[in-house]
Amino acid sequence: MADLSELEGAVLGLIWRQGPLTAHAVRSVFAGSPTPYFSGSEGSIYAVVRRLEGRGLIRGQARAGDARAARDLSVSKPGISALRAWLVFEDSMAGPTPDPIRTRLLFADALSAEERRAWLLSARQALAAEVDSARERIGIGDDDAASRTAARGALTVAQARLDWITDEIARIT
Amino acid sequence: MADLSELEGAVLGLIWRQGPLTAHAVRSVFAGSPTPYFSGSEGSIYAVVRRLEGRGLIRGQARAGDARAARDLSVSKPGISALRAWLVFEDSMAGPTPDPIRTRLLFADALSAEERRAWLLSARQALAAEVDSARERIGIGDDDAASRTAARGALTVAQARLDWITDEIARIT
DNA sequence: CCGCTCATGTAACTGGTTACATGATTTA
DNA sequence: TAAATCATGTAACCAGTTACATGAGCGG
Repeated sequence: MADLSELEGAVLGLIWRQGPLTAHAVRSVFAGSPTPYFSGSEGSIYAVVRRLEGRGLIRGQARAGDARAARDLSVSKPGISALRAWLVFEDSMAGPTPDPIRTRLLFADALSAEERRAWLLSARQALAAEVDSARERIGIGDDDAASRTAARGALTVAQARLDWITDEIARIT
Repeated sequence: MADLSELEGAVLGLIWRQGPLTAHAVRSVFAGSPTPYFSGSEGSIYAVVRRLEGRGLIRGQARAGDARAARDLSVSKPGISALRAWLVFEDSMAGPTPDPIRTRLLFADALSAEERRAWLLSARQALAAEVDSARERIGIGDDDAASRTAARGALTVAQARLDWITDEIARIT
């Protein structure tokens, strides 16, 4: 049983948590997510749903009295096992998180001193805005403990990135 | 001129910073990187090199007196422009960073209270180890300012993730 | 001379992206 | 009734992965 990708696990988990959902609803959750490492495009979600269903991890129930071919998806018992298997902690999960700002700073010498400084100031501004919106998202956490936990994590990391950049700015002045 | 992917930008930047490098050397840098969001496999690196060369952003100089077909790659003038264009700051770079721990915690209700607690303890341990190794990497930063800046960023974020998980553990006890 | 490293490359695959197409239902 | 939304799906594509193949050069 090949294990699930991040997207597959997240889709499976979402269907599990949010009760029966249509593929369309799953898609709109991903599309509207503040954390857009997934596009939430039709191409991805419908393919994932087909894969999960093909493996028997979810099943679809046609909705009565709706000619829109809408199918409510729910997680099967094997699906719950697969979700729990995907959840199993591995050390690699603690490894460094990709960060386009950090990656680019490796090569910031290709900019002049002034350009680099301006770059850092833009980054600080954008990170400050990100901290603000992360903080807001904690409040509107669906009254859902898990969502709030995740939101707190996002905030903590955003704040750390801001602190880091602020520190680097101080370092060059 | 379609812009560069993260990997393309990083390869271009590496060749720019580290002077003439063979594709093999580029590959070994990525393969040995502590931050493994890229596999550093032949399949990726050689393809990137071919693409960059095809677009005239790098060029290869056959090494004299070496029958190994080794070619030293260096960045062309258009390559430097492309690198600088890739560097340009965009707000999306400040957006939430993907994090497999945070993603999974969204669905941690699929575990029992004890399992969840054990999961968090594992995560805390792995993150503490990550903090340690991130701290070590700052020391051995090649005496290179940019590398040390990046290493400080990785440490700050790792520490934030650890703080977050520690806090979540405290919250459930 | 054996094995490791340097060095380049290819082939098959996979997961996700963009962009499009189609039609039913709801709401303004 | 027109526009927005719900709902499903396909097609072409792309970047990156895994796994393999080949051979030169070098250190013990």
